[in-house]
Formats: sequence, C-alpha cells, structure tokens
Amino acid sequence: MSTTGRGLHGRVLDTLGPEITAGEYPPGSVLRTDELAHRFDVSRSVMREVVRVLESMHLVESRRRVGVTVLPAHEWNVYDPQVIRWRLAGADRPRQLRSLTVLRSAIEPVAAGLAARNATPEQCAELTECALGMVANSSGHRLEGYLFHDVAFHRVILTASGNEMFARLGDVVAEVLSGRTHHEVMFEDPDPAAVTLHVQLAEAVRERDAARAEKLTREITEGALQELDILAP
Amino acid sequence: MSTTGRGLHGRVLDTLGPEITAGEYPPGSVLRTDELAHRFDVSRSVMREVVRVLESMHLVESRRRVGVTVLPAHEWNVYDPQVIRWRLAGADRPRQLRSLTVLRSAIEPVAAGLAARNATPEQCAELTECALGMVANSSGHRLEGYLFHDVAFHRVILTASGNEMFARLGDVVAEVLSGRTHHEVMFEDPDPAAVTLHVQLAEAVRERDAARAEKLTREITEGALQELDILAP
DNA sequence: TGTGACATATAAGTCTGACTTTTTGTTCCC
DNA sequence: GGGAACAAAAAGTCAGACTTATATGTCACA
Repeated sequence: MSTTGRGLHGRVLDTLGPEITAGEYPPGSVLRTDELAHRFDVSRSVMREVVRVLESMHLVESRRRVGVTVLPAHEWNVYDPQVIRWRLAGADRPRQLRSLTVLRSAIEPVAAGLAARNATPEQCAELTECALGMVANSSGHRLEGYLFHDVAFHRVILTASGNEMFARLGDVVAEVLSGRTHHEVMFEDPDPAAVTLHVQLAEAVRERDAARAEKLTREITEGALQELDILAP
Repeated sequence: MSTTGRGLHGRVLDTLGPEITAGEYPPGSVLRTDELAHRFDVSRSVMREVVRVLESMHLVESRRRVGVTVLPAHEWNVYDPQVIRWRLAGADRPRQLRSLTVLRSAIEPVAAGLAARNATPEQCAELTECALGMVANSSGHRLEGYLFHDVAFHRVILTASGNEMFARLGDVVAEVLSGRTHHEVMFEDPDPAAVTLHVQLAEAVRERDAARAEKLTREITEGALQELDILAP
C-alpha cells in the first residue's frame, strides 16, 4: 500500500511522517537527527535522508545549531500524495476527507467540461464501459466491483480533461471514493440516482456537450458533499 | 527567490531539478549517483540526499543495480511548489501557466463562495482594503502596486474559504499573477472591468452573498483564461 | 544598568572509505 | 533451448572524523 515501502529509509519515513502529520509533535517542536537515528536504530546517513525528504514536504525545517523543527500545518505540502495518505490514515481522517471532497467539487465539474471537448474516442468508449460496469454492480452488494468502475470512471474524466493538474488528482479521488466504501458510509447499495448521473455524464461527454457534462458532474459532487453533511452551495 | 537556497545540497537540487523538469533527460534515462556526485563535485552523501528528494517528488526512481531512472512527466508531483517554480522558470512556462490558470478557474469561484460564508470580519476588512488598493493603483502605470494588492486579495479569498487545500494554492496564484505582470501580457494599465469585479467581490463576501461571490469570481477567472487565449466554458 | 563585541558550545553539514544487498545479465551445463 | 549457478554493478548502509554556522552566554566598557 505504501509507496516508499522498500528500503530502510522508507520504513523510517513511514513511521515518522505519520507521527508528524498526526500532530504528535506540536509546531515548533525540535527533533535532533542523532536522537532520531538512535531511536530508529539507523545510521545518521539514513536519518539525514529522511529529514531531507520531510523538509521537501515542508513538514519540518532543519537549521544548524538548532535541530529539526516541526512546521505548523499550514506550511505543509498538503497536495503531496504521501502526505495525503499519511493524513488519511491518521486521526484527522474525517477533516482531510472533507477538504478533499470540497476540492473534488471544485475540480471535477470543470474537468468534465474540458473532457467533453478533448476526450478521444477511446476515452469516450472507456467512459461508457465504466458506466456500464457501475450499472452492472449497482445492486446485490457488489460494492467492490462498483468501486472499481467508479474510480476508473473518474480517473478517465480527469485524464481526458487534458489538464495535467487535474489528471494528477486521479489518485486523490480514488482514495476518497475508496475511503467512502471501506470506512465511511455506504453499507448498502449505491444510490441509483448517482448511477444514472454517471451514465448520463458518459453520454454527455460522448456527445461533446460540455455544459451538460459540467452540470451533471456538479450534481454528482454535490451528492458526495451531502454524504459528508457539507452544505451545498 | 529559491526556497532551498542554502546548503550544498540545495544548490545541487536547484540545478538538477530544473534540468529534469525541463525534459533534458527523456523519461527512462538512467543517471548514476556516483557520476552525478563527480559532476557536481560533491560527496556521495550529499548526492544521495538530492536523489531522495527528487524521488519524493516522483521525478526519478532509484533502483539497485540499475541507477536513478527519470520518470515520465505524468508521474511528477506537479503540485509541489518547488516543481511548479522549476517548470515556470523553464522552457514550458507557457504550458504550465495555462494549466495553472485553468486550475484557478476551477478553484477560485468555489473558494469565493465558501469565503462568503466563512470569512471573519477581519478578512472582510482586508478584502475591501485590497480592493481599494487595486483601485488606487489601477491607472498611471502603477503595475507593481496593483499586483501587490491583487495577490493579497486572492490570497485572502483562498484563506478565508476555510479549506486548507484551497489556502495552499495562494502561492500558485501569486506566481501566476506575478508572471502575468512581469513576463506576459498587460503592458498597459489593468482592465477597469476587472478592477470593478474585485470591488464587487469584496462587497459580496462582506454581505455573505455566496452565489454572487462565486459568479463574480467566475467572471474574473474567465478574464484570465481569455488573456491566455483559452476558450471559456 | 544596558549594550556591544567576543568566545564557546552545539547540532547540522560534509567527506571518505569500507562493507552489504539486491538485481541483472551471462555463462555453463543438462 | 531452458534453467540454474555465478559474477558484476550500482544503490544501500554504516562508522567516524572533520567543518561550519549560529544561538547563547560572558565580560568589558560606556
């Protein structure tokens, strides 16, 4: 599951990173490289590499004669997939999930509009295929199958938008959708209305109807907001 | 200007990072840590730290017996502020600027809507102040003064939204606006219509009119899209 | 008593060299 | 021709010595 997985360096990172993003060290806390190296029983070389990576994520700041200072949360690179995963795995998962869902509600409608203009025939085909897959798994407690096609659907939309920044949010959306199925709500079959919206969206993109694609996606994401009790605009 | 600035490690990163994001090494290219260390005349320890950071940005992948492989652009962490800066400083600045402007057009209207609900009285005051600053600098070639207040204005909107993901895009928006003034278009005084929109937006937020705030922001960002000859939705 | 220059201790930063581990490509044998 | 054993290559890890920046305390002087 973890990206860093392999290597001594990655294992230390996967322990220390979540600790920091979980807020176990209040902002301004000072860590010392030597102490950390001793705690994790690794050499200073490895520990320094870990600190450098944390520094590039703006989770900490390393200064001579002072040590490694933990930065306040508003400095963090909250778009770093690694940071997102750590936070989703931690205590403020709910808050993180809300932020990301609001982000989705801003991005996806625009992405869908662009997809309606830019999608290749292949992407249109993929989209209808995914929508059909969702329909096929929309009843009978086939949650995993439904999720699979749902994730693929949104990924295609984001990619087909032709905007690299949107495309890169595919993983984030996947994480949110997957979280909804596995941890949060949705113990029953998915809302039939949502399924219909996806089918219609695939249709709108295929027919190059940007305005309709955007509107339909807005309805989809508003549904996602409501599931988390977030007021819709 | 550069965040990494200090340290031997930072200087190497500021050379190698831009080279990679500029596409000087085609995806799949293999670099060797030892060679790089020799080229930059630093020790392997320093070079390893640099590689680790590049790896955390998903610009490269390091594998035993193989070397440091450059990853294709669609793998890059394009939301990393460092990566954004490197790309904006490089050859595909225009493309990057377009991506970011489209991103703005998706994010900012939603952020403004949320700001209208969540902004504190202090933030409302800041907003009007910024808008007034824009008016005061909107004629007579006071481009720098205008830019300053414009950046501050959008930063307040994003922060006041109450969404950390939106707030974190303040730097990106600042970079885009600053780029527009310094490199791209806008040699003359700013469009009076845009100035008016900002004044009205500050008003709408102050009056808690979320729908109007969103609509006004959509007009602002559509203007930004048109400046770059991007079709509006 | 306040203030500035100076000394000192501290923790990160850097370098070197030796050793380990994983992986790939080759060779050799069946 | 296919599979197993082997060798080489590059990253990974470690330990220790040294350098550099800098926060902080000290002391003399005003």
